[in-house]
Amino acid sequence: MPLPARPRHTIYRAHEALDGVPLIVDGWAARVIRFSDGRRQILSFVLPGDLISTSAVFAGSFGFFVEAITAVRYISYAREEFNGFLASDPELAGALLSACLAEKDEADRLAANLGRRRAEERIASLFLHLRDRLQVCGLVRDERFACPLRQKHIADATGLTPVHVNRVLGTLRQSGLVDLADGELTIADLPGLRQLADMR
Amino acid sequence: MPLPARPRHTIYRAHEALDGVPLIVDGWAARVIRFSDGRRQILSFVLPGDLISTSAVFAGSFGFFVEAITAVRYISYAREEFNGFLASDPELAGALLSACLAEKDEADRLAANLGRRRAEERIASLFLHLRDRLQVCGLVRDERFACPLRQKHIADATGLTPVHVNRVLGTLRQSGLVDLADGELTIADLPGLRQLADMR
DNA sequence: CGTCATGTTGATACCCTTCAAGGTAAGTGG
DNA sequence: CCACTTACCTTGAAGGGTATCAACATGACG
Repeated sequence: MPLPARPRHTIYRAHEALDGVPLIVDGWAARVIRFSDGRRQILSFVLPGDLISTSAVFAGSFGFFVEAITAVRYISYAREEFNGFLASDPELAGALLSACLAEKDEADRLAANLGRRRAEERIASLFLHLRDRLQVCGLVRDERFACPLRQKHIADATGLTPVHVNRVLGTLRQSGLVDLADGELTIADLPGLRQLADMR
Repeated sequence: MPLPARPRHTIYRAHEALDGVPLIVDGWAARVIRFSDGRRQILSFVLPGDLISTSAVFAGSFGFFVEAITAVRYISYAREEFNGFLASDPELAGALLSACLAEKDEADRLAANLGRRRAEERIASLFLHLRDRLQVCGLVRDERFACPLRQKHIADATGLTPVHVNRVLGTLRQSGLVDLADGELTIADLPGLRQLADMR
């Protein structure tokens, strides 16, 4: 039976003891690092079906907070239970391993994005990353998908201010690349957006 | 028998097939992401005794380049050989696991640093991180240690320009916090530096 | 109906980049 | 031994990208 969380509420506080392996069943969440002065950095968005982090299988706590973006339902597998799954399903171990490697790659890509790219590129990159993840689940139709992110979330994910995100979203819209409105993101020019975002 | 690499030379190119599990025996190296237009982001510095990345044990390639900073000697364990070690030493698996978790935490911390902190804080943070790693090896005496980094390396690690790194190093020196000169880094005011760098 | 979260826009400020120039030290080949 | 190069550090001036501050509009919601 999944646990519920309200939008904008904190699901997990950094360094708290983890009772199991948490997984988001429904809704969007974010992994976020908080500074004492209020600055925040979103490390990744956690989508339905995602483990919050593979680290939970081996570690007793996380170094980041987890916050609900939308209303969220999540479950936490007791570690023994999870190990039971692992033992019974030989493919699961492999999936867990590649998920862990993917998390590392993602973190590295994020660092490069934040360190070396400008606002437009970071935002384009974020949108394409979300698109690719949601496409796998069949949630993208006609290059449109439901995106519950507020401009504040985009700001915290890209290391920008909400005000500047607002302006950049405006220029992206005017350039005919993407449009984020009413909780729906529309990619109007996928090749153009890729060219803007691609870090080869 | 270790393989040698010259300073400033590329040891590994992103997405190249990995023949084994590489480990730096001697010298400093860096994991770096390169963009097509020449921008670079250093993901981490690899010190003597470090695996370049635990991912090598399970994956066939890396998503980043590896570059020698100083002269470097490294070895690459054949994967079977490494698995032999793993089977024979029960503690090694645990060490590998916690190294992997640490790598993930580090990547997250780096992202937060790059996304949300100013130049002074990023540089202070980098220096303290290096200090803590070298301290474990007993390479720090009197808050001084050998540091072969050029200002360009610091720039690529912190997402800044070498010119700005130069200016910030100047102010840090004048504030009596740290001094980097002649390949040696001196932390003159450890508490002060921590206060500047600490991200709670 | 007030309050809150959110989006929008303008004016101003600042952190950092870019461009440019020059200086030192080490290495190399004549 | 000297000219030349290369790598690196330093400093100044100017500009740009983004932040900050402020004000206002809108819709959701209790």
